[in-house]
Amino acid sequence: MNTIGAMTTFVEVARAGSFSAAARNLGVSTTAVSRHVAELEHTLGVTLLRRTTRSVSPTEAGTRYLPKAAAALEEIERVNDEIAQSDQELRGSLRVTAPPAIGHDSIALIAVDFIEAYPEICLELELTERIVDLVGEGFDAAIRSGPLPSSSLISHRIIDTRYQLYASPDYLRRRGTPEKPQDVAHHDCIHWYCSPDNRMWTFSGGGKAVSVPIKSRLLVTDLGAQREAVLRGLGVATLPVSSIANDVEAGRLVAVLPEFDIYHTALSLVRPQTPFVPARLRVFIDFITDALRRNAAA
Amino acid sequence: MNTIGAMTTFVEVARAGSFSAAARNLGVSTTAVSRHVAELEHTLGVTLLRRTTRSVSPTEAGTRYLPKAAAALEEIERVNDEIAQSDQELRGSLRVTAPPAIGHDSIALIAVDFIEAYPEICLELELTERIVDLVGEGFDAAIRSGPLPSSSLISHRIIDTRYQLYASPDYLRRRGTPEKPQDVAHHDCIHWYCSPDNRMWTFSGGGKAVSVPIKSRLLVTDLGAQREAVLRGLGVATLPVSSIANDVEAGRLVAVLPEFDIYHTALSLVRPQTPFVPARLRVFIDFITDALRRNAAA
DNA sequence: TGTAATTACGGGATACGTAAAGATG
DNA sequence: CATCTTTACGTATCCCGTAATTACA
Repeated sequence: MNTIGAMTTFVEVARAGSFSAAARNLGVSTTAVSRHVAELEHTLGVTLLRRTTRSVSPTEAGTRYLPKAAAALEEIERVNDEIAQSDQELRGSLRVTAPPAIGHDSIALIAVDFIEAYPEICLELELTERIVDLVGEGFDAAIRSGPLPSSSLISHRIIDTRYQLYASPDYLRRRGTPEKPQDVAHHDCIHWYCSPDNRMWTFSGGGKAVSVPIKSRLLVTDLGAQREAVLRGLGVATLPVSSIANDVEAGRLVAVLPEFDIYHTALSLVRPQTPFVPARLRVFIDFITDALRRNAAA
Repeated sequence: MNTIGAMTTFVEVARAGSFSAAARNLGVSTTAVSRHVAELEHTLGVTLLRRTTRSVSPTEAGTRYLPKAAAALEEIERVNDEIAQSDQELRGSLRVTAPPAIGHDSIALIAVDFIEAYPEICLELELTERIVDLVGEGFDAAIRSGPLPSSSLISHRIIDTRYQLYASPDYLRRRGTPEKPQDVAHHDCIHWYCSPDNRMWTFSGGGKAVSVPIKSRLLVTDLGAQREAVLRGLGVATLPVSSIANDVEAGRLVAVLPEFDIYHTALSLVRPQTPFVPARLRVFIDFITDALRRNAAA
């Protein structure tokens, strides 16, 4: 039985004092009204309304039932309305995971700007290299770099990140400038363990891809530290093109074999596929996309 | 949409942490579970559950919705259960109407016994000669004497009441004893305005009915007063056979033309036709029937 | 006779389950 | 490959409204 429909009908009949008036108010036939009330009475095993063709009066049970039924119906409606509109407001919590290092940008700093901009939103940011199960662990979004690990996730591409080789002018003066990919095998390489192949650099560009084994003196997961090492002339390293433009312009860093990329990844925000996206998640995606793109352009 | 079904399904899925587990618990197919949740999300415009084939986790909205939805559903169930069982208990109120005079029995006295016997029942007893609209004015029952005024009411016959003519021995000594119906035209008649024809007595019995015009010196609506008048020798009157047996036995009253009845009515309890009869009304009907029959037999 | 509640009945919407597909570990 | 969610699809059920029925003033 349609409990809510039957209860709603009863409440309207009791208030209107008539089956046909209730039918008019509810926009249904008197047939439906009569049946709804009869069904409700039958399932409850209680007569709620005394009725003849001329008048309707609530029984004692009906009198007691009316306010409680009306309250319960309103409660249902209130709860549903509350949830229905809640996701339209810029309130509530977001659970996001990101790797600690994304180029030299700090997600945490962007997060600070975000919660400042949206004071009603609570952001829970888990920084980890672990590829978490977004759905299983209840995350709203993740920042991912590189190939997407799982399908069934929606992906928002933020920026493409090209990595090229860089060294300091001082280093190149001392050790010479590589002229072809194979030359780097004799250089001091500063290595980021996240590169696709841990002991190889793959040069792509000019139509052919060339893999070269490397000799690594420093392996560091932090791009900032890596840049610092290169600036001090400790070796050559792969750095994201977009984030060291200042250093190149100032002559602190020099591109090595600039016609080749070492690798090329897209930075994306991924989220579980859900029928509806709450407003707070939409603004978060926009905010972080904008922030990262502006950082990359700067 | 079946809101209650969908909400129930959601609550079960959120608690079980799985669509298929919820389907097993609810005894429906996973298809139904999936659709219920999808429909609920669609009508709310909010994603409640993140899901892949391997895991399900509530969204922030789902987390907030779960306890409220569960509470609202319980509220509905509680309200309905409460009403469903309430009419099985000997509690609540009864609204009854009766004429002030029913033979010489006092409904009010029986009512006192009744509320003493059932301390949780509240009895509202309206004593009036007016034939009230039971349904329109919200009565649970009425005591009615004579032909039933309305169909669509359920009637419980309590006792048959035969009315015969009575006079005191003293009166008959003074005025003579009528030997045939027509003789009463010359007697002092004590008249009850409720008799079918206000200026006639209709003698029935012995196959033929004879109507005799009467001369009335006293018209009184109270049977007790009427009896008193007869006892004092003021005239002849119609009295219910069953209720003056003591007077006849003691020689205070004598039946006049005892082979005739003046009229003959059934005393009934009538009630509106309702699908279900609450326990308190059933016991009231039994109680008053029993009391009136015992009075009549005494 | 006119208005109101109920019952009968036929058509249309709805909801279910089986089966197939897609996804995940 | 086994398990889980979703979609497709055919069917059974439910539910509504029109119309006929009954009741009441």
